[in-house]
Amino acid sequence: MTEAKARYNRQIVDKRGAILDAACRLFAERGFHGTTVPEVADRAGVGAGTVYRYFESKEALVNALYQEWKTEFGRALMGKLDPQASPRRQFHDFWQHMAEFATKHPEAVSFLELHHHAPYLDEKSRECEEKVRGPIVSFIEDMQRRDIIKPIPPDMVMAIVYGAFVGIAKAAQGGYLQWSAETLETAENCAWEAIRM
Amino acid sequence: MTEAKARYNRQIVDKRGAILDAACRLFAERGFHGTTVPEVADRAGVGAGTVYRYFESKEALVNALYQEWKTEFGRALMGKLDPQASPRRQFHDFWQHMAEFATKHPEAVSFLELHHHAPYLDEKSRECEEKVRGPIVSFIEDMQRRDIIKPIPPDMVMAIVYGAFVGIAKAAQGGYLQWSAETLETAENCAWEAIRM
Amino acid sequence: MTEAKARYNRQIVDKRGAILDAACRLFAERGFHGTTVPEVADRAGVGAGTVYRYFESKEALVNALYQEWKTEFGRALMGKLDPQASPRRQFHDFWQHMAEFATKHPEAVSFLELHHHAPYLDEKSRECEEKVRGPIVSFIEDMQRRDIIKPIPPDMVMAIVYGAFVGIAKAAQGGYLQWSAETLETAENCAWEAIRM
Amino acid sequence: MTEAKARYNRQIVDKRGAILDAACRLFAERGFHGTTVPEVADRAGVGAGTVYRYFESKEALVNALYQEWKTEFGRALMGKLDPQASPRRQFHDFWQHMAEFATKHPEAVSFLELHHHAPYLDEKSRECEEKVRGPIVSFIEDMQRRDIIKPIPPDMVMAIVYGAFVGIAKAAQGGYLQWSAETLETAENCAWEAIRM
DNA sequence: CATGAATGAGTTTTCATTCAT
DNA sequence: TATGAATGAAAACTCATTCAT
Repeated sequence: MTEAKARYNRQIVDKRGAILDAACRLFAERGFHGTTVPEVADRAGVGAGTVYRYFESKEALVNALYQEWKTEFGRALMGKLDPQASPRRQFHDFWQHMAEFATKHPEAVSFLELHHHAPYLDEKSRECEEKVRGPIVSFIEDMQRRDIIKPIPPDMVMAIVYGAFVGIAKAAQGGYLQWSAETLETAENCAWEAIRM
Repeated sequence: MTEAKARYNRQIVDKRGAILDAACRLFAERGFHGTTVPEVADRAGVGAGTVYRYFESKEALVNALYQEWKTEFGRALMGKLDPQASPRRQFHDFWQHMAEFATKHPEAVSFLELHHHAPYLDEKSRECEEKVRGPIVSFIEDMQRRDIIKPIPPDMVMAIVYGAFVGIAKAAQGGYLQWSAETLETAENCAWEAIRM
Repeated sequence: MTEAKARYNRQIVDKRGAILDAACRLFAERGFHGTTVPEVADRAGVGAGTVYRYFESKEALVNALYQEWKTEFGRALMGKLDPQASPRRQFHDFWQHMAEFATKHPEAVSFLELHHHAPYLDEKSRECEEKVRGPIVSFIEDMQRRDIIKPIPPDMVMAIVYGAFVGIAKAAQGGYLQWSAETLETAENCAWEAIRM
Repeated sequence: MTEAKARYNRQIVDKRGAILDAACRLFAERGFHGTTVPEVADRAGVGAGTVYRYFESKEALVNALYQEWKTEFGRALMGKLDPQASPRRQFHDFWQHMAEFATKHPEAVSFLELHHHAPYLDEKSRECEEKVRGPIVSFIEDMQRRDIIKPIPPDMVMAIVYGAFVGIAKAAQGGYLQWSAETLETAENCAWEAIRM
């Protein structure tokens, strides 16, 4: 019975997850409006109606997805930086975290990039955005105070580093570059030289 | 008759142009599937049926739009580089060209970025992509032969420089950065340091 | 065991009753098609599946409800008339019974009125209708034989008296009239004058 | 060309009318929630999408329908009363107007009756209701001032007379009574006796 | 050529009903 | 027996496309 209940619960738990997973992949591939709810349900292996037991609407679904992945991404980036390490090492770790995240969840990176500032994102999603941006800006400002990073607007640092990273990811996805440790290391050096003093 | 035909053609050109213009703005704002043909027609100031006189279908419209702007963008970037100028100067001009293009046609940049590799783009659009990429790659390779740019895959150079540029553009659009000559110059320096030897 | 069965039955009865109660209110408020089975279950305080233990389908539920209330209504009207009383007194009692019933079960009156001759009512519901109508027609015919009520089709007498009554009930529900003993007495007089010789 | 344009326009005009007509019949038969938009479109002889060119939503459709018929009904009742005629004659005319209206538009009467105070009716529909009620109340009050009608709340007079009328109409629809001039005259007399001094 | 009303295929969403627990 | 999560058929509504004018 315990086993049976466990299976039951696992099923329950999995359903929401399966829907989010399927939605992430499809939204990343075809965009929000280019994806139908039955397609999401199909790929998640559930009935179309089931999607609506877990999410009020298709919009609620993208928003939940956006918030979950944005938060996860933020955690992945800043959660494990060693404040004792050298600045260059910290930057390396930061870049490494992005790389690991993108390797593990390539659809999530595509999804987040494609839905950045989309008009159907709600207040909560935008707040979530801010919550991720905040610590990164602080981190940059700290490095700037220590004359390690160029004295330019922190948002420009972010735009350049993350922009370059996304550029690499897209080129790899398009087959123009290999998505390999070597590629990422080379790109990391370029990014570092872009912003360091 | 010549005069009449000229007037006639001008009208034709204007309508087609108005439709492309409206479509660019709307596709950039809401995406391909999020935009309706009547909306495009409305904003272009023509009847919905008229769109179909100039473009076979909504897909044909995005593709025409993509090809026109991609070509235009390629022309803007590479068309006016002075081979006699210093490498740094050439990079400056290149960046300047991107900046001018983005200042003049911000919706076009958003549109191209959002529809990059979209599944509804046809063969011709992809070819167009290649045709723009080719000269840039050659330009980079030339610079690398002369030990001016780091010896890394040319596509990585492109990914980093264009990625950084798009990052700046998006940050400006989101209100995080000013879209000003100063911002662009600062960013240009960073981009240059990222790739220079 | 008898005790256990009694408790068991009481539970059964209560649940069935709770469902009928909830359904009556909701069907009266929003109509048959405007009411969902889960809503009924919710208001009855049972699970949605439970409704289907007691009623084969939503249609079976309305029909059971219609039959129960129609029968109840018929019983209330004719069950307690004193054949010895004066005709006027009998009419008074009849009207009084309607009034008492409507006071005690306003939703039932609304429900019956709204679902009168609805296409989803089955044979049995229609028979039930007849069974209620029969004694009233006889009662009217008897009064007509005694030259107390106008010699018009008994169904017209019913239509006028019950129509007027329902009119009053609706006006009261809409806030145009007070639902009070005085109102009902005044209306009774009017109704009587409408049909008396 | 004039003829052609006229045909074109007639078609246009008819389409809205055909939809309202079909909707009236179906809403009266099966209720608002029991009727589907494609059914309405089908019976109106237009495509399902066309309904939405003329009415924003199904709710907007019922409301438009309600307002049109309520207004029409009000006009039919009060529009042609001769103030010079005797009170009894005026009542006769009033009743006659109801009868004529119900004969000409039986579905409209059923529709109005069934949707009276429905929760999906909007503010404007309720105002419309009031606008029809007002003149009738005044008319009754005037008769009461002249001691022709019983000194009871005007809304009670309305409830009784209209209630009786609706009762007759329903009985006729159910096959219990003939819908004939004779039936209506008999009922008129009853209604008059119900309210006259 | 230009139009925009009309359409039906395709979306999003709801809900009666079932069934594993 | 009671439950409520799951479902898919069906409803409301949208929109790319056509075609009569």
